[in-house]
Amino acid sequence: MSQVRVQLPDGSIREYPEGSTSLDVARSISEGLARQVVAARVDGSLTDLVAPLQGEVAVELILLKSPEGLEVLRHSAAHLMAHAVKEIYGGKVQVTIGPAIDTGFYYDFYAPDHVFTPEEFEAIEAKMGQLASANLPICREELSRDEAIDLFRSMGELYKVQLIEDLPNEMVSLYRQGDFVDLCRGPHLPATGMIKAFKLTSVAGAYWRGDEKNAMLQRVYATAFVDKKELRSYLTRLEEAKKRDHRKLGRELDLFSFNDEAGAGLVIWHPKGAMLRTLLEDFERREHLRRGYDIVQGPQILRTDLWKTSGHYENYRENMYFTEVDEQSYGLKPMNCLSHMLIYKSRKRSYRDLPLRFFELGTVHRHEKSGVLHGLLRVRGFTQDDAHILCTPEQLDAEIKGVLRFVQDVMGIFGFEYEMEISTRPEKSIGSDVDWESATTALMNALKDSGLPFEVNEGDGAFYGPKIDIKLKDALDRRWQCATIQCDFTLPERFDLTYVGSDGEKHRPVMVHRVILGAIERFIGVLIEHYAGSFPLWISPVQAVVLNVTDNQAEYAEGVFQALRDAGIRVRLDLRNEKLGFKIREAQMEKIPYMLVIGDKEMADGTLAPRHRSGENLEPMSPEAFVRFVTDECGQFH
RNA sequence: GCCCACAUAGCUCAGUCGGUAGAGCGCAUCCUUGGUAAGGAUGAGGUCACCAGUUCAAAUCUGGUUGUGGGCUCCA
Repeated sequence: MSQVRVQLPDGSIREYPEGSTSLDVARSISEGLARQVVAARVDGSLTDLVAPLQGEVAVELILLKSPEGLEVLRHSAAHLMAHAVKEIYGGKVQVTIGPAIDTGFYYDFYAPDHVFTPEEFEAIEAKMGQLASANLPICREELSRDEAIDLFRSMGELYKVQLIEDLPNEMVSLYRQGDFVDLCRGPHLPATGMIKAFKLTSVAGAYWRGDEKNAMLQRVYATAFVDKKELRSYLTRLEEAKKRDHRKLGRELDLFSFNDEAGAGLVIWHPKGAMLRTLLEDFERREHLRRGYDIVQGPQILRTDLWKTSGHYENYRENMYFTEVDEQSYGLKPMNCLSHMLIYKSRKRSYRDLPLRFFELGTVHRHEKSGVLHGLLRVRGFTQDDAHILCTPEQLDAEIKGVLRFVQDVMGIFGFEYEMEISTRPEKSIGSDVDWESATTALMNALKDSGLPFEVNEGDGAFYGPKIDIKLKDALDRRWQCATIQCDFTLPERFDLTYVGSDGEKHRPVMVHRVILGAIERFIGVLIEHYAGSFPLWISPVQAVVLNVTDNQAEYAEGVFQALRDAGIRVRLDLRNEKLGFKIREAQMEKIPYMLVIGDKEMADGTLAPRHRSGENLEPMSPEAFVRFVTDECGQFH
């Protein structure tokens, strides 16, 4: 009788009778193990536990608790949700796709005659619960394409038919649980009973196949965990994260606001927010000057003809604001490059002048689609820490490495973790193969040199050149692009930028477009969430507040306040007729780093008693000593 | 731009069946001079986002506009 030879991850080899499954393998090791496995990786690919093994195979059991196990669980939970929805609404809805995602799963339904609302979540969850406790076996079936198409067509599931029609395979797999059957690659849990903790979270629109020309489907988001405890802890974490939301903190800390009458996506900076911005901008200017950049500045509007030269009018007009004065059309700048091109062209350049690094804290306006606006993270008017580097092709490599180091330095200062991606040549693009090749190589080399992991997005570059994007996460783990390094072959060409080489001939410079923080607005949004509003001392809009215990010390406290302010500390004075505890509470809620308490004792000693927002009390010290203390804590960034 | 939901006092939110509004916090005034996260009293705040419509009557129902939230598409 033939046998199946199974190699386990530890290298051991076991033999099983023909027709054995991964579940049998698990059982042969221990019953406890068998209860925890959800799928198996057979010769490298994920399969169901109950799939028969053949010949000689490597088997790795996937535990429910592993990341892949959770993915299988969520994928099966997506089927369970679709099953429940079909049970409740029947022919009114068609199923489409339902994958697992980082935070759970979703399922897209086509239901032109029904609108899903959060009110019916409970009913769907209840039905899911019923189907789960029925512990229906989840069975895989294989059908030929034609059979599968006939099957789904007979069920009225036309989206599934479309999916199959676009599959290259001869055979497709289906998963059946009770009366519900879904086209799916798998793998899935052996039975619905393993799905114990799930919750529907939201509904949203989503285009079929992610294309806005297609029908709008209804996407129901949900999440699932191995048990109720983990689900609860996830929901609690979510609540906690919402407290860090920069929109909430922005209001509570009185940093910025938006105003209906002013217009959507336009930030209004209040004193403390504007101070925070200013501190970041000062920091940026210092860091750029240190690295050999020149600070430049261009106008907010430039004649429309120039936007035609640059190609923006052709490719970016939809996003631009225009205005007409004296029969002359102007475009409000959506990018800063134009002035920088003009500065380059303002005189003849030699290879000895290069590289030129033009830096501008440039405020730009872009008419973003109304639906994408999001607090500070996606706005219509914002300031970029923008620079354009113009260099010879030979210098490109070193310049990109310099920028990447710059990014790493700055992210390190703020303690950000980040993800990096490189995007290569898209189908629709301009420029020669040689240019793309060398620029992509330069970016790739810089990334490799940095020693940090990165992902490659094939074909996702800009039409004018390849790029590196650096993404930061917000409180809810959504990723936002901040820094970006882009090579550009278009503009030097369009503006006919040249330099005289050592050979006396004209050459075309290479251009790198880059931002470090990205947009100050977005960066501050992420920064607020990163620090939960408790900014480090050097960028705290208010670093300290002087609090008197009674009116008795008012005059002395005012003197201390003046002395600190003269020394450059961002300090406030609170002489209100309130109890100390009350004033401390307010300062605490404002997340002011230091509260400087002044009572009779301090007045007598000529000191102040600092209390950190952490609750820690420092030894009383003189105002001069406190100034030194603050300067010291701010380190190089005061 | 598209889908769904939402918009009531400065903030967070109640407001039942259509009968022109409430709370807590904050704010103001007074009392209180109190040493590390809320002392007390009194009071003032609202064209219920805006514009139409239905109705004897609209915060409430309908339509539109603006804005917000969650997504999709796009992007710093």
